[in-house]
Amino acid sequence: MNKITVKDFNLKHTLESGQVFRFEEVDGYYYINAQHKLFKVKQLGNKLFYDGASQKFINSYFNLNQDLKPILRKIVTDKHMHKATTKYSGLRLINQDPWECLIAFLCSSASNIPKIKQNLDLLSKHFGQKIFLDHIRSFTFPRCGALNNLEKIKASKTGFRANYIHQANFIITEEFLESLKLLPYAEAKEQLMKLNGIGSKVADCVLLFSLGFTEAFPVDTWMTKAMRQLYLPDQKNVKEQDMIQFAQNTWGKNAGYAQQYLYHYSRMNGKEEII
DNA sequence: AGACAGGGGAGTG
DNA sequence: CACTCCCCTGTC
Repeated sequence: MNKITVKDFNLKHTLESGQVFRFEEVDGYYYINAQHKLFKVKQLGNKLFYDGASQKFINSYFNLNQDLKPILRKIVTDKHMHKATTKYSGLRLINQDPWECLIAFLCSSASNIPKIKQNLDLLSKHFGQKIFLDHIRSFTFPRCGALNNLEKIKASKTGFRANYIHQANFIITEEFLESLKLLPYAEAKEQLMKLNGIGSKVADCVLLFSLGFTEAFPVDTWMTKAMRQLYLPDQKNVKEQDMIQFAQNTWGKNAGYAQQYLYHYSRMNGKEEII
């Protein structure tokens, strides 16, 4: 078993904060499906045990080489952010594969986490390749271009999102996604939103979780509730753009990190996990 | 059992 | 802008 020492990292908070979907907990390990790998990770204190991937991959995937302290200093602007970052200390943004991330969040519209996970697992079963680790069997996520059968996409229970996925598969290339990294945030977002099924929220998820745009601030119904309650209580009919503006004015390039903590904090609020 | 909302977006007017 | 529908699933 491989082992590394980590700092300012909490595996559980990182995985369970809604940024990734294809993982499951078995025998104390998280088995994670990502980037054509099936690997497992377990955290004990500041030690991370892993298998099925290289150390280089683990470091890159969990963003472990980035110093979290300066980011936290910038996003703790009030008592709410203080609470969220204290309670979920060690939560990091994961570096996802852009293509996998885009399909995942195309599936996410008007849906929920268990169903998104089901969609991704079925798509992998229909289009991916078999993969093993220990006694766990799984399928890799299909590469860009491989989602070439509308009926199978529909059979993956994707509903009205099937056409979006099918179109994206033929329009998008790896090169296109990589090229977005070089653009300013607003232009990259504009490019993504030209695609069917990708609006402001989904675009921001892809930008934040897979393309390195840490200023992206995805606003879903949870974030709307949280922002209205915590920051914009007196304004009625607060628009998505208002919330994005507020976030980027307040937290700048770290708005995405603020979002991830706030999102997890507000979603966990009231339904604390039983330890 | 049947209605309804659930981590949006597109198409209308 | 405001409104409706899109498909599927779990829940009440």
